[in-house]
Amino acid sequence: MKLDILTKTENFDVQKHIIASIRDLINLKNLEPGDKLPSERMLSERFNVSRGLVREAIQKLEFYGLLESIPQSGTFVANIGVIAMNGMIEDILRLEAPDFKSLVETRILLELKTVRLAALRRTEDDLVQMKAALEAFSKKVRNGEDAVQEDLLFHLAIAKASGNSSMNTFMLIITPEIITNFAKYHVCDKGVAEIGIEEHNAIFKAIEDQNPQLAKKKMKEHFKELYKYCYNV
Amino acid sequence: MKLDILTKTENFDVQKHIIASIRDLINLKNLEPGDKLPSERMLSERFNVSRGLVREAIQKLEFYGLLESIPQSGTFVANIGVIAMNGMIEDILRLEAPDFKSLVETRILLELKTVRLAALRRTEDDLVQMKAALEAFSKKVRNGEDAVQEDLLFHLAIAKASGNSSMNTFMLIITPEIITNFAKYHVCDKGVAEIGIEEHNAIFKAIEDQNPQLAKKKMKEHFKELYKYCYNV
DNA sequence: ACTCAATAATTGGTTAACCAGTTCCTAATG
DNA sequence: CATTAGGAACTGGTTAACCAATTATTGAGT
Repeated sequence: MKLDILTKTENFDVQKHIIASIRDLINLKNLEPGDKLPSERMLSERFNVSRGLVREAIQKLEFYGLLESIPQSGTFVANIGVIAMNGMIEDILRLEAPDFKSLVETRILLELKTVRLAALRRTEDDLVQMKAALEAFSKKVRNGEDAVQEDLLFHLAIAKASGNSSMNTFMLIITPEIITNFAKYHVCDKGVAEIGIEEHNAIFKAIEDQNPQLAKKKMKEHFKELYKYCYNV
Repeated sequence: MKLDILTKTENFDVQKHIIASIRDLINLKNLEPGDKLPSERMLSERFNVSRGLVREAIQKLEFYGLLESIPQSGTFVANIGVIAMNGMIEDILRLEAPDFKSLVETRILLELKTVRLAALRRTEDDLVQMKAALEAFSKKVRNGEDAVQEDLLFHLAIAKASGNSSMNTFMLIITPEIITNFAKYHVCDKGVAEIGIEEHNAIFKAIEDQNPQLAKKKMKEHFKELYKYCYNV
């Protein structure tokens, strides 16, 4: 049936098409929460695509909580009504890869919160890990080496200490992409790093002292320095 | 090789184990950014698991930006150094399903930002969609029907109008889970909804008037009402 | 010895056959 | 007629064989 290997974007478009088809089918058959979807085999035949692609599309909708597959039984519409289902699928289909500005904006939002929560909730173990990341960062910078990774790990340690696993996850999702972009646009090269040491230390101390206001303030200053180098990309 | 069907949690544990094995292998062989991982077949043989499971683990690491698979060529270590790689994988392995409190906390954080951004950036088309969601909500509430879905769609419309695709994505991720929990704990039943209409209208008007401060304030009030019913879960 | 085309081996991606539960229908029994 | 074993058909999950593109190897020609 399939003749050639698809590129990733082609594959992505096909998946979108399948998702839209599933939505149409749900509407056509007036499927409600708990109702069973046609089997993967029937869907693949109906949409003229391989069963594997149908599976991937279903798994994506499962990721967003719209479907649920039960082994040896079937795939079921989640406990979300028709209206929400349509609205969410429309949004999912329209989603595009985030631009750099969105990423930075989101990172700042998340970190100004995680740093406050970390100041409130950090455990002794959190402090140990943050301290380790911080010293690894300082050491590399003083040696004149690139320390983007260590920088990142310090920020991730804060996210972990926030005790909010949602925000922690989201930080993990956006961080690699931010690093890649930083490297691509050659921001955060030498010079910025030395200042970064002091700023990191200040943030750490505020968290250690359980002073959320100060922690947030120091993080803001830290980002202000980044802004100057990064924002007009 | 495999004898029985795994439950989802078992499968999840196996995947974690594979990811840890891949990390160990990267450390053992001192693989650096751009280096090639052993082939999927070799990994599956080495770890004594099926190739499909190896594939899923690789795809997960690809999702987090740590690996990159190139067809007919190989799987490569992303442009992230050894230190960051280890730190991130450790975090990924420790990640657990977010508790309800984390979800609510994150939702509030995101929405207090998206509502401000929406007030600044909303287009005419955004207004039309928000208005539609708002009226669908009002109509259902006045009929005494459950309107959780319409409520949600209004908030998602705001996220879309924020023009930040990262935050939009994150809202889409956490929203279904929040709805499920709301339904489970029977929060936001009758009574709250009527108040919700006015609050939604106020938020919409602030966005329409491009008044970010007011929009945020109204959203805060909206959540305050939710707090009373939801926070002690 | 060196170059480079031909070929064999290897790669991630894809597909079809298979597996073990589940579901639904049937027919035998009370 | 109602009930319930029994089995056939169907389900999502899994596996092994297959595909085309890439990469490594080889060997003939200069």
